[in-house]
Amino acid sequence: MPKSKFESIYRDLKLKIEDGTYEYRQLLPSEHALVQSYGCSRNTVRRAVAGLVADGYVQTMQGKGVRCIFRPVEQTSYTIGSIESFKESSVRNHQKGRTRVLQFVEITADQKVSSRTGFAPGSELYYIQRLHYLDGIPLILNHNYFLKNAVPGLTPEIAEASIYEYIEDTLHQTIVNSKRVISVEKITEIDEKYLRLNVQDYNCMAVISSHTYNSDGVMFEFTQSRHRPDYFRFYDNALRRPAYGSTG
Amino acid sequence: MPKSKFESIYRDLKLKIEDGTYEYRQLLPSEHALVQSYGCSRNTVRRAVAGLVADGYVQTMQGKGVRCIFRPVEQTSYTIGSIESFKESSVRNHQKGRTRVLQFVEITADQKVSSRTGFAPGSELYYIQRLHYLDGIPLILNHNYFLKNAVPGLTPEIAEASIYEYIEDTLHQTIVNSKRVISVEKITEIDEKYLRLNVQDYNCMAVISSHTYNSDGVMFEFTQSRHRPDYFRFYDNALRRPAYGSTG
DNA sequence: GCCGATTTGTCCGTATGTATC
DNA sequence: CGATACATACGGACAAATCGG
Repeated sequence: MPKSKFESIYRDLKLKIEDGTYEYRQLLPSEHALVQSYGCSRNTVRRAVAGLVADGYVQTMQGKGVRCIFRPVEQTSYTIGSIESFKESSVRNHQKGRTRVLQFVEITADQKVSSRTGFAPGSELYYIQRLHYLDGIPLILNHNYFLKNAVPGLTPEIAEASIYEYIEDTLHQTIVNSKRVISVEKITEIDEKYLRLNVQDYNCMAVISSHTYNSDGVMFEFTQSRHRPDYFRFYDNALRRPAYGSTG
Repeated sequence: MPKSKFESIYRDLKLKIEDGTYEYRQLLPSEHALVQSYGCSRNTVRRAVAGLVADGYVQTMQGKGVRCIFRPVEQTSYTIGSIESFKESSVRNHQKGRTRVLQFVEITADQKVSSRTGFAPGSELYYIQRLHYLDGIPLILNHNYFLKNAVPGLTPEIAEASIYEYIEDTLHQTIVNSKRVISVEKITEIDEKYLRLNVQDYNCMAVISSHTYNSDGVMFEFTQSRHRPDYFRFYDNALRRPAYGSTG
């Protein structure tokens, strides 16, 4: 239920690309044609298309048109090893994972925690350790730090279900953005213990560290997400000249 | 030299955020005020701001304003270990790296290469192996595959300088976007040989695999970029509700 | 090479909706 | 409630790139 017109057009076009209505390397209808068929203004069509560009679904070419560059997963899996397809298929089949809460404590940020998380010293925090399973296999070990007064009333039960659902549906807080850093780190004893990796196999983990902000502009979460390297995969689409500004 | 108005406004605002004119958590002037000071329309200001949102520099809040959430590197380096700062500083000080070409051959894609790169079997390709140094330390080992007829006249000399400069400045080809996958892979003999890593230290590499498209909609490059894990860092900003479309 | 038709890119002004204060 | 601020949408104008005749 998209409230905005441009978003419903965006979704409609996205579906048509995914189901093959527009094939790889084929041109989409011109903006003018889309304006006609959707009964909206040109700006609205252009916003929808800009979203597809950001997703790496299409590319726009001045004077030519909009070309589809989306390839279905089967055709895009060249780089994927034998194990990855297992996880991919699990996700596709909606085999949602289980979450096990290993630790749930309330702490006050000391200097060490502060410098690790970016929260000011003295901040009241929840510190949560969670293990995420997919199809019974422990894949991700999360270390969460939540600002207590931004996420009041957190419990281990909520942590086992979904903290984000709680924040958005119960607290009606809006999560805005998340600055992430991906790195590779040496495996720790905790990793070994819970992920049951043999050291001789992999001696490191894929780590995503993220700082997340809510709509009050408050950095309310720091999370370090440690992934089993053999199951880890992070997708990204980089634009040389981003659609709306941002010429990085 | 931005040709477009929104881009010059975007850059100006970005600089003001980076130099501290607008501080962390401070509100930027309202759109109306920016319209006045830049002498442009509201749409133009909004495009500039949308770029900053995508960069994770600001967040917009309906009814409230636009808040700066940018923190200078010194304050954002919590997650950064002792070694990383070394590389960061090297990059900041423009200590550009050297590139050594290990291999430069012309090949025809067989079934194996095809399934690895995504190029059609029979494609004429350049295969290039390059080692990138920073401050004398070999950090990245690249395996490049370029479509020969999209990047004609490539030489080892160009590969040692900059292939992208050649493509853009000499061939006048426009690079549009790049679909990337980040993963962690076991270290290979080649990695060990050139990056001089001790196996007992790290037995894996951070790998960025990318498919790059030009403005003809042709996937003209596949690159596997293998990074020394202890120096690898990948930054990203994820939006919960992307600025212009893209509700992924 | 030129010209005109088509297509995307930039920019403007305006109107209305919605959230905040 | 009104004032302010951002969000969505429309319509129009002109520029720039492409392509065909």
